[in-house]
Amino acid sequence: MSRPTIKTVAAEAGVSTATVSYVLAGRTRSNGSGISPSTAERVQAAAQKVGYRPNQAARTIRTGKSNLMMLSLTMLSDPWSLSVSKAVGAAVASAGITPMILADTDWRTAIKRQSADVIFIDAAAQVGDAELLAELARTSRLVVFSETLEPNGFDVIRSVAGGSMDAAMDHLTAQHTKVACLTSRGSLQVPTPKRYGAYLAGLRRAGISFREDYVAPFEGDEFGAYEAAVALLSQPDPPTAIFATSDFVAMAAINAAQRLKLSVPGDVAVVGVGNTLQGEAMEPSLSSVGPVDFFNRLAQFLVERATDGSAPHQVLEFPWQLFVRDSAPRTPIPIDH
Amino acid sequence: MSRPTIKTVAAEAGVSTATVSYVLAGRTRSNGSGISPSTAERVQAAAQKVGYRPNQAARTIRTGKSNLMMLSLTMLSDPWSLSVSKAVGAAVASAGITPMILADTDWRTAIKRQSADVIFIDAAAQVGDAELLAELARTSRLVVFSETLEPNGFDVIRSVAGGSMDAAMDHLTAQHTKVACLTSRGSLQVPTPKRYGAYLAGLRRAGISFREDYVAPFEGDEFGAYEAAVALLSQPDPPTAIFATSDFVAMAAINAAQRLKLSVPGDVAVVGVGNTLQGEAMEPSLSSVGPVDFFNRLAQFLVERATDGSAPHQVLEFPWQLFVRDSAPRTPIPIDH
DNA sequence: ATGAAAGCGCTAACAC
DNA sequence: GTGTTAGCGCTTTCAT
Repeated sequence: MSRPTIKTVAAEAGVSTATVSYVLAGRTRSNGSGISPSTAERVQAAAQKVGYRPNQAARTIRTGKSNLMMLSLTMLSDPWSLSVSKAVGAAVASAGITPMILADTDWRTAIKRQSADVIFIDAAAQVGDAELLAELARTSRLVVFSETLEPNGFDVIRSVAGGSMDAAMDHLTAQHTKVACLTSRGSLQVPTPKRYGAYLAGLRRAGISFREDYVAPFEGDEFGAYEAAVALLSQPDPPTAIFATSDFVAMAAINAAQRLKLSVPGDVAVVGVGNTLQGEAMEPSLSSVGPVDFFNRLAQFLVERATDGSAPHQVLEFPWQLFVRDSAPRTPIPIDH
Repeated sequence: MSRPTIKTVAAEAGVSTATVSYVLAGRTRSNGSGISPSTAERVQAAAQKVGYRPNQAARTIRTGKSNLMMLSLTMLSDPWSLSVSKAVGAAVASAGITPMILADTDWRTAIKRQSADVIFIDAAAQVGDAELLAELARTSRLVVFSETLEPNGFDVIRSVAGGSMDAAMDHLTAQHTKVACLTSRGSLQVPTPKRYGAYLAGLRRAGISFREDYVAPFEGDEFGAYEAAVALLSQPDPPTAIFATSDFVAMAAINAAQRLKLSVPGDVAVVGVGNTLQGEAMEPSLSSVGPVDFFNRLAQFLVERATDGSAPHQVLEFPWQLFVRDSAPRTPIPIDH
């Protein structure tokens, strides 16, 4: 037994497919004065009876609207991603939009399989992405989070780190000389690794010489970061401060420290990047650089873009600042005992 | 300028739409001996030139296949959900399927907006879900995680907790008399709260009398759990052991304890439910009850269901056991100092 | 080796 | 007030 269509419903109710379509759209007909209540009722009953559910693909092909928002999140376990998802979930509630997450996938290939009214891409760092995105933007509305890309048929969300990462490094070097950097191996390979660059610059400003063994690149996700942090902190002359290039990386570092019975921030201070809720809520609360009220504003923007007909492609900037919390406090604290 | 279609490509290449379709499908034609290499090349070039990208909705309406797998995950920040996502991501890689996550949404409404070849639903506890699911199963392949539902046109994944939760409680009551339960308020309201039930039964077996103030129901997500745990542990006569009804709840409890400068397991022992990777990797590693190798087997099953033509609706059972780790070890350990 | 054409389920002009 | 009908972009059978 195959799936019922409007045809099935129409036959059951003894009306045309057009009538069914109108009734089910809950819309009063554009010209004329509409469907008679009795007909409407009959159609509803018929739909109910045959168990009709609209075919989204057909509706999409006809209207060009899918009512879908796609969120491409490259590291779902990153609290940053979870914060995006949560904020979007709250924001779409009343807009009739369904948010779907494309997780840990290469959006470049996956996006061809599924379109949406608005697509958010959380990281587009590869060379050549610019053209692909411009291309994609012709068919879907695109919102890209990127520090380097310029809007080109799509919108760009941008962090304006400004001096905040320098402030974070200065904050660490004020009290420490053994400052390490924990970062994903991939991020070291992009042309201008901004966060890693800030680390190097911070050392230079403080007159601290670079140590190869204080750079800990990790592979993959939080597990990889955790392993790398354990290795970093287990070496003979471990660092007393860690600049982690993301909040989830920082959280992994703190977990690693605690595993090694090291006190945070007593034995090792940690600063992250992202200023996520999860970082703020953890114990010790995470010092981090990041934007204020980022997630809600992003979600709001995405909903507008999904709804809006207009498409003024713009740059939305979020200035960053350093949030000093317990994992790397203003003044040194004595080691717990 | 509107999006190019096969028509555009056909015109550009000077062939028919049928030829374009065949070339782009990379398929040799069923009857006859196929497309000539020169034509194929011309079509490819034309497609490239006009920037053609197939319209998935149109393809889906025609073929009935979307190559989409939908994962409805009610609490995305739960490591359980992340583990599902990760395992699925690895499993679909070669199958040409795109997994999309429906996060923290009510699948009952959202599912009507988007169909998929296979839909996984991680929790269907409401009364009346059975009919809705049976109904949905007529159009999409459905896989439901449920302890109570019986397969009815859809597959059921089931945890067989067996005596494992009793074992967990006995494990706690062997060393503790002040055993609390941290659980979501919602789960207390279902007819038979299995995990909470195991808590109560465990107390009874150990001859420990029930204390109202040792039941800490929380609202929402890990933040709610964290707050509830702080309150639970801050009271005048705090518990020395916590039975948390999910791994993420247990992790929140451990964070709360650490915030309050309590040692885990020295001051308070914690057991979770789910046996997630994240729980295993945290510090202290989380004692938990759950299945073995659950996530990979689930992912494998989902891929099979997305690919398979056959639809033998079955129950897949995962026996649980207690995994004793550091957060509630076999033998008591002295408090750190 | 290639093209013509039907039709998937749905919506929206337009006709009655 | 309701029905007819033309497609949306694509795949696939059947002719040529």
